Amino acid sequence: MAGVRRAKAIPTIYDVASRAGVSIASVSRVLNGQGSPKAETRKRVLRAVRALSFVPDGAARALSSNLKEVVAVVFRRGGEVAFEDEEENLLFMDVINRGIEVAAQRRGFDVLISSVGVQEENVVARIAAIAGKADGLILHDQMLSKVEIARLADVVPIVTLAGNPSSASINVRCDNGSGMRALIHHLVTDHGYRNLAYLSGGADSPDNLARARVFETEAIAGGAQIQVGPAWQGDYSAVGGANVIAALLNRGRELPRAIVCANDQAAMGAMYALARRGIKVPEEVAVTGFDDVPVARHLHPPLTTVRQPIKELGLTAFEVLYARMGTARGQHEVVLPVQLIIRESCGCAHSSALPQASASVAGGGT
Amino acid sequence: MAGVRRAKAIPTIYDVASRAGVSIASVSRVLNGQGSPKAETRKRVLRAVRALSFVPDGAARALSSNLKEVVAVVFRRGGEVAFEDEEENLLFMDVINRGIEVAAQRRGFDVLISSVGVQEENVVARIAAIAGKADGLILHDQMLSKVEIARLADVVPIVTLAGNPSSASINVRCDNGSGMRALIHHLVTDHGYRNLAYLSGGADSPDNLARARVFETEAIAGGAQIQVGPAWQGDYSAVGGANVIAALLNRGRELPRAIVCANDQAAMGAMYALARRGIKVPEEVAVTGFDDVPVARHLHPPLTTVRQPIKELGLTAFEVLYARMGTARGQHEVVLPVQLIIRESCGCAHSSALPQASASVAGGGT
DNA sequence: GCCGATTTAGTAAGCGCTTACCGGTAAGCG
DNA sequence: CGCTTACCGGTAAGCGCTTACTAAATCGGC
Repeated sequence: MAGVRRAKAIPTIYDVASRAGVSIASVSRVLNGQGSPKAETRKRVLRAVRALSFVPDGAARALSSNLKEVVAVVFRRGGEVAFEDEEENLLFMDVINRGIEVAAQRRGFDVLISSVGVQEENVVARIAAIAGKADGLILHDQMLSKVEIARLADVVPIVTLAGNPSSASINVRCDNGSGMRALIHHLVTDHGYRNLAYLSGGADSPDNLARARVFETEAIAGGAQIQVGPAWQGDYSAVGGANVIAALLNRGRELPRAIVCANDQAAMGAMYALARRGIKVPEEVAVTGFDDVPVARHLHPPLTTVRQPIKELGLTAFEVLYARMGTARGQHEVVLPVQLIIRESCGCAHSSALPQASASVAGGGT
Repeated sequence: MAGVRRAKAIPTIYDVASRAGVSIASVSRVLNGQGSPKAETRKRVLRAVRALSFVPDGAARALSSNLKEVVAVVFRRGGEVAFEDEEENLLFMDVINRGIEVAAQRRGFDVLISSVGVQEENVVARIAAIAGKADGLILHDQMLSKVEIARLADVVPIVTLAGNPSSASINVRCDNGSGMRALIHHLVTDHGYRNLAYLSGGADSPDNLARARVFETEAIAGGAQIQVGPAWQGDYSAVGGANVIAALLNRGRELPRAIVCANDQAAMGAMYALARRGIKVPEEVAVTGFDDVPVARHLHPPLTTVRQPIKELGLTAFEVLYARMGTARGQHEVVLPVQLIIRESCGCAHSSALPQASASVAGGGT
């Protein structure tokens, strides 16, 4: 017996049974609504339960019923230092997690959250330990290699978010392709910009790759010039985005007419760097994001971006996982639709496409 | 055996033992670093573990060792309808939760997250179920009555956040008193405002009560007039804040020189309602918040507020709980310091007191 | 080379539940 | 009124681990 121990003994099902003068089986049946206990029995059990403040032990239940009613969610946590705006970086994930949580709730599941430090040593062991505590696993980011996922998938069903589909797991992502397509179309056709750059996100991110690919294809198809490459390599973060722009400016490079950022965070950074140099957005350079995080509409100018159904991503991840925990084997990838949100950073005058934008503050929840 | 079941049998410690040609006790010892297994034994066990992709079952472990290594966090979720800015409302809690999670990590614990719908029926049962899955419980908001907390505290140690201290639990909160004191001092002494109102938060929230009390005392001590009462009753939400202002304006009431809001959310709502009527902040009416949520600095004008060490609230909550899970019984309340953040909504010209404010975007983390 | 002191490893007893199985009692029916 | 059929509730067998206890093996030291 290792571990922290409690002083007072916690009542068990045996205590309840003896106090109610019935067997533990009856207690269990009353508590789980199995069988058809007589009213009298039920009453006595419930009275005893109440008297003892009995709460069935989840571990014992899980062990015995082979169901923990827990799904684990693992995601990557930023560096050790807590930057001032760190919270914003995590927003995206928090919203997804909330979605997972709400969906889980509906099925009587709870969510076990666990972040993994960027430079943690035995990530695989950590994740395995978490997997042991859950019935299913949802992985944000690219946290495990394909092989590792396959290994772990023998033990728990796995769903990845914005990862790569594999035969052992299911991937849930948004429709990067059509989002980027709509965005480029707006920039090239509606605004007539002829010179675009793609400020990329994490180099190994499938989302980033997909967005970059469509960016190139569409921009070129639209007859625009593009700037890509190492100089435009960001990392999805605001600092990363700001650094890219700052470096470019320092080297006296000419900026494109529009900068298409891999995500909103990077766009925020880019806009900040631009503002520092006195470069006007969108008059001189247009900037766009991807994701539509809540702050996006509060930026100056309000950010034109592609809205991902963030919460749905979470809801879907759970539902897909849940189905998989049963017997269902479906497809290995689920793609959710996105929506182009036109605000002002692209050069549009008013946030015409989003009538509720200005009312958003008061439209807040409870 | 109820529950969802997996197709392929998951390897157990017995499988590992027989494959390695040792007893299950040895496997357990190798895996947990107990005893002093011979190098040879250890090697064979580890080989078998790897070969089978063995992951020890958390439930069995927990049952046997009497330690789940899980803390549960319960908080209140908004209504069914997902408002556009719902995410922002949840931000505050998400940051706290992140703090809890980070602290938990350091102790080898994971965090079980569970939200409870506002109008859910048997909240107590839900929370009890969650408690059964964890070694300790952290409660946001006023989710349980004092009596209910006392009952549940027999089963798991409990820490409340911004709740009421009780003999059965520990409460963690920030120093509302000195925060409000500093704020009022700034408004009354530095700016010379002589007419203030307190736009209150949830009526039963201890934080709100404390803030209201100090608001009154300090404002009056400073020789200012105050407006309080039902007309100024908000609910911590943006909509609530906006409604209060709108109602006041509709009834043709004269607004005070400064509106001190119970939290940032309410301040956002108030500023929105004011803006709709064309009332200038801070020229005509100053507005202040409380919390310093990340968006606060992005508002127009940037919000003067009192910063709570949000993440530390979470860290502390966990640490206090952890100590309690051992034998330690300490005090029943922990109070964290706050900091006045002067930006522009109070009438100050520049965000002089917060030099890093304008750099915050680029200061974002990884 | 023999005996006690150490290690190392195996046996088995739970941890607190769920549930298959079965005996007993009450109800239904000819 | 005896017998079948239902219905309840109790007994006990695990679920997959950890670990106390004990047996076996190893090691010195004289």
